[in-house]
Amino acid sequence: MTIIDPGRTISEAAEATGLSSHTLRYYERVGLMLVPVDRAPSTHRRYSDLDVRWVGFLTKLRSTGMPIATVREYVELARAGDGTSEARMELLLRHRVSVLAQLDEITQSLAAIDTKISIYREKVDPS
Amino acid sequence: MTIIDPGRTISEAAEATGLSSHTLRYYERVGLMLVPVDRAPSTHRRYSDLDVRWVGFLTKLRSTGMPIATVREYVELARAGDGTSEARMELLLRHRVSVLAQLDEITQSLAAIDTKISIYREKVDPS
DNA sequence: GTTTGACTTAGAGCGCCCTCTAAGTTCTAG
DNA sequence: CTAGAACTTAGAGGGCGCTCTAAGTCAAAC
Repeated sequence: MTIIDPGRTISEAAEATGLSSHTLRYYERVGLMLVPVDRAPSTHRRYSDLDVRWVGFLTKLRSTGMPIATVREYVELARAGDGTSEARMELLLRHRVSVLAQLDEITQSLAAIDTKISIYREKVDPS
Repeated sequence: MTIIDPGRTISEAAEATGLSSHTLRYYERVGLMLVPVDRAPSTHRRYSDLDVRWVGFLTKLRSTGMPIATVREYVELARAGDGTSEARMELLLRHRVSVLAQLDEITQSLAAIDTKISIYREKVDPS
C-alpha cells in the first residue's frame, strides 16, 4: 500500500521555506527546481517534502551569494545524473572558498565597526 | 609652515580604495562623502588621506550590507556635528546586530554546504 | 605645440533578483 | 449554490547599485 502524499500548496510551501509564492514560481521558472513541481488535477502546484527540502538547500546557496545562474548549473548537473557527482562537488568546493572569503571580509569589517563604536562609547560616556 | 597635500587624483584614489573612479564619483554624488572632495584649479578631484580613509570605512559598512541610504543617514549625522555622537553610535550598534545575524546565517549555510560536500566525497571516493 | 590619455558633467543604461499585475480558473466555507 | 480567497499564466515593473556614454576640458610627455 502506498500513501500518496497530497503535497503542499504554494502558500504552504512559501510559509515553510520563508520565500514568497511569487519567488517560488520564479525559481521554478528559471530552472532552479530539480524537477518540475507536481500539479493537482486543478493544475495547482503541490510541493513535496523533497521539493521543500531542496528549496531549503538552494536558499542556503543563495544566502551565501551564489548567483542564480550558478545554482542553475548545479541543478543541471544534478539532473544529469550520478556521473556528475564529482563536478557538483567541485562546484560546491569552489563556492566554499568564496564563502570563507565572505566570512573573513565581514569579520574584518565588523572589527572596524566595533572600533568605531568603542570610540563613540568613549565620547558619549567617558566613564 | 604648512605643506599643502596636493592629494590624489581620482584614479589614484580608485587604486587605493579598490573602487572604480565611476563608483567614487557616484558615492560623492549620492552624498556619501563627509565633505565634498577638494578640487585642483583644473576642477579635477583631489582626494586627501582623510577622504581615502573615509571611503575605506564606508566600504566596510557597504560590504556588511548597509544600504546606501543608511550610510547617508550616518554621514548626515556626522556632518551635523558632535551632538550626534550618540545617534551615530546607535546606528552602528543596530547595524552590528545585523552583521552578527549575517555571520550566523552564512555560518549555518556553510555547514549545510559542507555536509553536502562530504556526501559527494563519500560517493566519489568511498575510501 | 601637439598628441594621448585622464578628467569633467549629466544622464542613460544595465544586471540581478525579485515583485507585482491582469485576467482568468479553482478551491473552501457557509 | 455562492462568495471570496487562493491559484494559474505571461509578462511588465521596480529597487538597488553601480557602470557606462557623450561631449567636452585638461594634463603630461615628447
